[in-house]
Amino acid sequence: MTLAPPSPDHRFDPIRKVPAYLKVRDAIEAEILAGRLAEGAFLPTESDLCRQLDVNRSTVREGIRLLETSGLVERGAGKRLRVRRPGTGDVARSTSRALTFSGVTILQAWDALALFQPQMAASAALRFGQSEIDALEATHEYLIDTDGDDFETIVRHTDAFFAHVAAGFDNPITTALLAALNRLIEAGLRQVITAVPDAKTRIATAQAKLITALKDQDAEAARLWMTRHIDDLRRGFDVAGLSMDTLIV
Amino acid sequence: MTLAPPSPDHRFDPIRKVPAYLKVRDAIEAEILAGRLAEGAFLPTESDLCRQLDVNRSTVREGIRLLETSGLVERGAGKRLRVRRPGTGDVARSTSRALTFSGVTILQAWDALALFQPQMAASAALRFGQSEIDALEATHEYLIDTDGDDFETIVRHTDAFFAHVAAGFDNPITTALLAALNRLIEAGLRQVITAVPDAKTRIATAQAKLITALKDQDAEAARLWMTRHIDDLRRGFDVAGLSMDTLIV
DNA sequence: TATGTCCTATTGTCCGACAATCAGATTTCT
DNA sequence: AGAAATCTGATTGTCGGACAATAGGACATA
Repeated sequence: MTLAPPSPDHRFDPIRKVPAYLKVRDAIEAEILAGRLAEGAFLPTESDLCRQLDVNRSTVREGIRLLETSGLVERGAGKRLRVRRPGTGDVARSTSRALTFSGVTILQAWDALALFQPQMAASAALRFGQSEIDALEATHEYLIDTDGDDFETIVRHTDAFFAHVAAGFDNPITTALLAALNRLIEAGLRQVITAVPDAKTRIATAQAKLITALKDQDAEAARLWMTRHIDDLRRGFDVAGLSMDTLIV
Repeated sequence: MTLAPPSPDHRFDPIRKVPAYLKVRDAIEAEILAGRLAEGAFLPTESDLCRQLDVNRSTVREGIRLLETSGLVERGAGKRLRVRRPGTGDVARSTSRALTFSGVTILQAWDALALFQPQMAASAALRFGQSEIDALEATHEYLIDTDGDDFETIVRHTDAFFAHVAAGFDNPITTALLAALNRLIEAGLRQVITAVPDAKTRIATAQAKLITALKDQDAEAARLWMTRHIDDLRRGFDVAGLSMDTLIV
């Protein structure tokens, strides 16, 4: 029996010790994703989980906390844990949160919007149905009826309008991602609306043109007007004296 | 002293009891985002945090767990907590994770890619610099040199190619979001590459056309070839017998 | 310089405890 | 009987204390 020569090139994979609380999370997560814990079902109590997983309650709790942020689980009636499927809002929230933490500027957020929104509007134009048109027009009417000084309501309706355009494309992924971008830009939009006197009018005009294009299923018109809308937002930032290099908080 | 008449219209705001572990998270998070805890700085030890925040260590730990998932904090040397700024990879990871949990199908992921990637390629063409071109060509060369049966490497290089195209647009937000989409589609892509014999060749051809377009800063050519590339992926799914309605795991 | 040994600090995990609160059952009142 | 008040048990949020494992530093040794 001979010894193999030493091979200095050999590399060991680092051994990873997974802490128990992560295993707890993974175990519960796996049960949910595999469908063995159906949506709306109650999880075992913390004490039961202790017994089943054979770890201490403190450890179980640390694992559960992680699940709560991912939205896979919620504290329902009686504070019992209930299985839940996160929706568009959850995805948008966590994505915009992650982007914020990574440190992005208004310019970057606007740039991303300018890239995606016109394409979204153009493609959505080909998929729009009557109910989405109705929703858009209703939002638009609300905006027009809103007092020009009621900045908060104007912001809400502007957001809603974008959300409805995205909804017209009928894809939860793009809806969620664009909602995330809208969340990023929202604070800036609020400042623009507050600082620029004719902001409401300009927004309403762009929306009207967009609605017409979407109703006509005219993709290129939708793209054009969305582009102008976004460009106008950019001008609004300048007028409001908002530096594009400001980090989004 | 007279009693005020009852006002049945009065509405109380719901009082929200924020659990202590959430306050712990928010407190630390606020310190980091405000810059009072600089990147790379060590946080106090858990015991210190107990004293400073005046809560039990178990409570501190539950709060810290939440920060760890958001990537704002990591366990560094000596297991001490260190402040960290999450990067593109973290955003992509958490976003694709959130989307997966929300239950999206291959069709939806492909649809989102088909919407965003061509526009991204077109816009990126106008911003490409020499270093990005070099990175693209290097990745392309690697792919060509890869053994056609080495599926895993092909997948990796295909992903890398998309990542480099996105990097050319030079916006961390779009880079992160498209990376998230690529993560969603990756498992499907792997199956396609495994099942379709000439997958590597077709991918390489499309990449070559794309590189030419990007070098020429020809936005429309880039859009066209990216569209064809994505459409080809779709055909690959069909050939591989992969149902587009499959939930992404 | 590299290796082995001790010491301390810190984390990961455990145990046991208690107040607050919620769901459901039971009783009381009308 | 039906509604309101009350009791009861279960469950969570928080606490205090404990201990083994280990990382890092200091020190000694070859």
